[in-house]
Amino acid sequence: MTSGPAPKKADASAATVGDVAARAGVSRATVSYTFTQPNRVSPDLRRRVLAAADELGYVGNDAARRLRVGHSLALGLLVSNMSNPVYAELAAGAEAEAAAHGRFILVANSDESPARERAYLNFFESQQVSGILAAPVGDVPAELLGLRERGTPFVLVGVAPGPHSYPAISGDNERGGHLAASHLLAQGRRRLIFIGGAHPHVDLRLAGVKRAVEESPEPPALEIIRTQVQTAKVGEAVARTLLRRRAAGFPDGIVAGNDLLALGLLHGLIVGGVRVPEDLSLVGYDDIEFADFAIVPLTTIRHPSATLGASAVRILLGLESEQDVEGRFEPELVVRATSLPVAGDRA
Amino acid sequence: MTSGPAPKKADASAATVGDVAARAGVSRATVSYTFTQPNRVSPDLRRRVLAAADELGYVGNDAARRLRVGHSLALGLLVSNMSNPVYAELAAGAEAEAAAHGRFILVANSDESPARERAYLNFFESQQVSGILAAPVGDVPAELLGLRERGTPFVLVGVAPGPHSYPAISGDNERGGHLAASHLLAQGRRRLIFIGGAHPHVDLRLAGVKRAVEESPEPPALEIIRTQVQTAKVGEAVARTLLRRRAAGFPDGIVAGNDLLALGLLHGLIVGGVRVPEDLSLVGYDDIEFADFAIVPLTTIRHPSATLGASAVRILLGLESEQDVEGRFEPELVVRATSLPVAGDRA
DNA sequence: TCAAGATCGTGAATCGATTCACGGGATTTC
DNA sequence: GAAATCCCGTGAATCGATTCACGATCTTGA
Repeated sequence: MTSGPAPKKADASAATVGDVAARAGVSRATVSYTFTQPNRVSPDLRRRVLAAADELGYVGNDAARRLRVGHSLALGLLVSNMSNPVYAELAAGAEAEAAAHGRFILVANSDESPARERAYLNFFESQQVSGILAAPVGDVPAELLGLRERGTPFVLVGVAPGPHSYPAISGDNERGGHLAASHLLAQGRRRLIFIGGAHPHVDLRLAGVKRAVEESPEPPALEIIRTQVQTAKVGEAVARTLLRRRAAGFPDGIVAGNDLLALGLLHGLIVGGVRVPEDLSLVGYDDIEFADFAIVPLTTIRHPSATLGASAVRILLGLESEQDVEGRFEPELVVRATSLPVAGDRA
Repeated sequence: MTSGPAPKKADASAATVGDVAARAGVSRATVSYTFTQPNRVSPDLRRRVLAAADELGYVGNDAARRLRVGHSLALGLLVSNMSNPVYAELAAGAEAEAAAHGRFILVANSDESPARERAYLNFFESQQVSGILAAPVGDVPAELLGLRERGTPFVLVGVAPGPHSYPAISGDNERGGHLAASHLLAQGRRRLIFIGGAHPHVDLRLAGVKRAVEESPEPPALEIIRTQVQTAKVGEAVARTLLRRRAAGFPDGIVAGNDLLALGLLHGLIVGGVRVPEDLSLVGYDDIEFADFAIVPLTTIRHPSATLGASAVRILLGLESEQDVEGRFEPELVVRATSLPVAGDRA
């Protein structure tokens, strides 16, 4: 389609079907059919039309198309924070899959603000996206349900199928949490802390941690520290808090709600003189690229974000069902240097 | 689609200006004016219209609006790789500024592929974006120039104003490169390597490095290693290459084209037994968030990506000119642990 | 009190692509 | 050879918001 002749435009405004029709000597309807139902027009005319379109650099006006057919070729992706590599990866996966089907992704960055989340959902509606991938901060926004009633489907990503009955795909966060805590317990760690924010999927990770603790023959201590958001900055702040109360008892194992938090935590602890993993084992979540480059390479739970994004797109496009993609996102423990058995304490 | 001709419920499909007009007891024109030129309608009617719109959950059809006015409220952002925190930050900055003016950002991820770059520019055209922020991989694509001829302005971001005469904003990459190399030279490093990809802004960083070397009273050795892309993975590969030829001479100072590359490099070198910064000083570029959390915290050049994105948006919206934002993006040396003076070699 | 001007609501035209309904012409069937 | 069928191009209606041009009502000042 990208042939050599540079399209030169006579006038400054974009070419329309009318222009192409005039140049090819056919009606506007024929031009439209050439693009939407190529078999409807004879090979001869098809060639003429395509040639004319190419010469004029015809691009088509999606607004006009949408006005008529009622929906756009774009899919909306709503994430809380693009600076989190997890979402960047999710977006990349979705985007590649969409591109493979001639679709595009509109990315909206809510910055963890429900108000902006709503604003963006309205934007998606005004854009008539044909579907939405959403990783909402908290509850499913009412706007999303409204959109569905009006015919725009959505898939929740990274939010486990819970009490709600919305289409959703996600890694098994509960199982991942269980994996993380079991790993620490198997090393002989007995004073655990879970640190994380109030996100639906983080709650599941915590649930998994709790289950591992409860299943343990001699249940260890488990403390829970809640954070509003899960960024490296917050991780460092938590580390300082922890250091301040060091005398009063210190954990020997930490599960962090995500890798960003873990990275900040790790940095703060090491600056404060804590030896990792000797004094304390740390497990993150997500396995972002930078986990491997950390000051002490981070043990974490791998989470296939890109696959998640791609699968969500396939579901929205009707290529696969929720059942088809099940079991594609199993969490996996990646052991690196922040976790090591406690010396002399092994079973 | 296959449903019968039964009349749809009022709220089953999206409300239109007509619906709002009927409910408020005014004409469609009045409804439109209430939103586009609020002063044109009397306070009384304005209230009635807004109330009716609210009750119906009126969102407006941007396709219809665009078809009429000829351009969208969205701005297009073209980046090469959203997984690079620099671009994520750029996008976040642009996005926040756009949101402050009721605008939206369409993000396109070219994945360093010129073909996808072109496809996305066509998409932007079909979306009638009112402006484009572009960080092209190589040369300015012809499509971008075509778009400008047809009335869609663009601003290049992160690409320094060079021989071309396109509107562009960027940090002073040449100066940043100079800063990085000067820092190494001031420490007594004499065998430098610059590692980086064939991007316009990276070339400028290299030019700065070269200038620092030439200005040195006793010019040190400078080797240049070219990479296709600048990712952590590539950095690790380069580290392995370097280690293999260790006997034949090893650098004592490295300037990396960006932080991702530096991080991979750092990891690869340390795994290979190189002591950083004792054996070798390393300076990255960009100051991404993770530079501070690296296995050895990374010395780097700070680059205000978010500010860059925000400023580009302001220019596209006509709020500021290229001159106004000048000098807002000065590069800055951030010294961390990967660079330290050579012991016993200081001046 | 009346002319001149300002204010503000409305009908109708418009943007560009899609698609329905129609029909001329070629082909097939009995 | 006439009728039934198919192929394929076209005119015209349509989607929903915007905006021009008009006119009705109200204000103001001499």
